[in-house]
Amino acid sequence: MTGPSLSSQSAPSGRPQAERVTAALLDAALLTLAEEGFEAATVARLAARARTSKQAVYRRWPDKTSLVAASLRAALNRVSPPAPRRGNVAQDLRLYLSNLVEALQDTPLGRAIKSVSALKNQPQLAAVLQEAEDARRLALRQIFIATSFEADMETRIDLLLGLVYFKLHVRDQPVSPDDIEAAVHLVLGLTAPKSPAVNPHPGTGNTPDRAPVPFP
Amino acid sequence: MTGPSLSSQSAPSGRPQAERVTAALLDAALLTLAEEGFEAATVARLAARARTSKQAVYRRWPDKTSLVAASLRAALNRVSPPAPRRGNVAQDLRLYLSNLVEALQDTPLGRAIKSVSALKNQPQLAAVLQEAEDARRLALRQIFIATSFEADMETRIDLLLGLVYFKLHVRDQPVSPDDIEAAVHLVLGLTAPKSPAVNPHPGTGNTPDRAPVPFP
DNA sequence: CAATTACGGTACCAATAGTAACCGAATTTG
DNA sequence: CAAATTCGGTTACTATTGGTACCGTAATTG
Repeated sequence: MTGPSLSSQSAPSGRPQAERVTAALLDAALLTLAEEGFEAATVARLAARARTSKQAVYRRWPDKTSLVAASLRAALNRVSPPAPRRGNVAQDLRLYLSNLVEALQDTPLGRAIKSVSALKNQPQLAAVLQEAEDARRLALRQIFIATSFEADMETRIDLLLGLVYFKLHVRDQPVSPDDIEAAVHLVLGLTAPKSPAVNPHPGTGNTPDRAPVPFP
Repeated sequence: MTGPSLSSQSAPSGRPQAERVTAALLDAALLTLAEEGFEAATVARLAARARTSKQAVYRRWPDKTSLVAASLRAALNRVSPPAPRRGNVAQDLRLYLSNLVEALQDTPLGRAIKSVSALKNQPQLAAVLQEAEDARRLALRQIFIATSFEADMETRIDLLLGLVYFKLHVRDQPVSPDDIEAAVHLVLGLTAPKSPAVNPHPGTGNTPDRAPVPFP
């Protein structure tokens, strides 16, 4: 889409863009986002960090947001290969979620995404995040489909991805292997290893006068 | 904390601040945030919308972010009363989550929160969102505590709040009563009403050669 | 060589957060 | 009532930043 070269035709005459400069700008953007947040990522600073000029930015992207989006996209395309299907749903989910958490937690990419994750006003950023989200959904569907857990599949996916997003981006806390284990167990409706058998109706069981529930 | 009046002492001499102006500014901030996003909420525009001046803003708050945080706090303190405890966990959760979704979905408060939900760099904003989050957690703990669902309570809470947050703020989709129903059933480990009995190990069941799982 | 385009640098413009100065009016204290 | 004080609204100012324009130089095509 964004790429100028459609394979065919001759090279445009004139000095070609230096790939080194492009890469340095993408890198500077990702690292600055991760280390200092979106606010600190001014065009001048990104250019300086990449040891180039503002003009080099605007020759490649129409605006700052597009550069930021491109840096996220590049980093997303660099992350580790997909989790292999092993045939067991619980195992597949554990593996996929572990990989996902590993890619988003305590990595420049993860911090960068966190720093822009609510700037949905910027279509460029919204699009990148949407693409990544769609890919994760698709992956999880492939794990669930044609298994006995297909019922409420979309809700199960929302619960799992929501957990990761919530803990990492809202609560600013790490997602531990135990968290993943517990979530997978609950979402698959397996009897939790350490919890007693569930009791659908624990009686009106019984609320001693407790303080009113705060809201929201 | 922020309030100047600590009950005691005499009133400061001189003309008092007009409550009407303060309210108009808080209102203008919330509505502008909701309707046009954080980017569009310039101090000049907020002041104009409140039919007052920039100076009126800076007499009340040290900076723009503090005004925005105050407007969110005020709106959060205005929302409907807590969901009453009814003694049945599933019922309590449904009710609490319905109220939460109603307060955050298709309301100015909800849209305003969405527009600032990733500006964690601003301590003022992070604090308000954190307070709201803590209150919700506390409420859900009061529903779970002393029931047979206490095991993995924190993960169950993360799953439920994560689902709401994820659908509303990440996927930009509404949370329907059916969504809540399905989530509560899954998180409580109840047999889903429309799904067949869960099968903990659906065999290696069986992955026909499918495309590799995309990631992340 | 001539044409073209990138490179890095500087200068510039428009918008915005925040500050300062002003003056009339309101309110409290004495 | 008089003095002191603070508010209310207006205008002007500074500093920062996104984005544009122009410069002389370097690299590439023909």
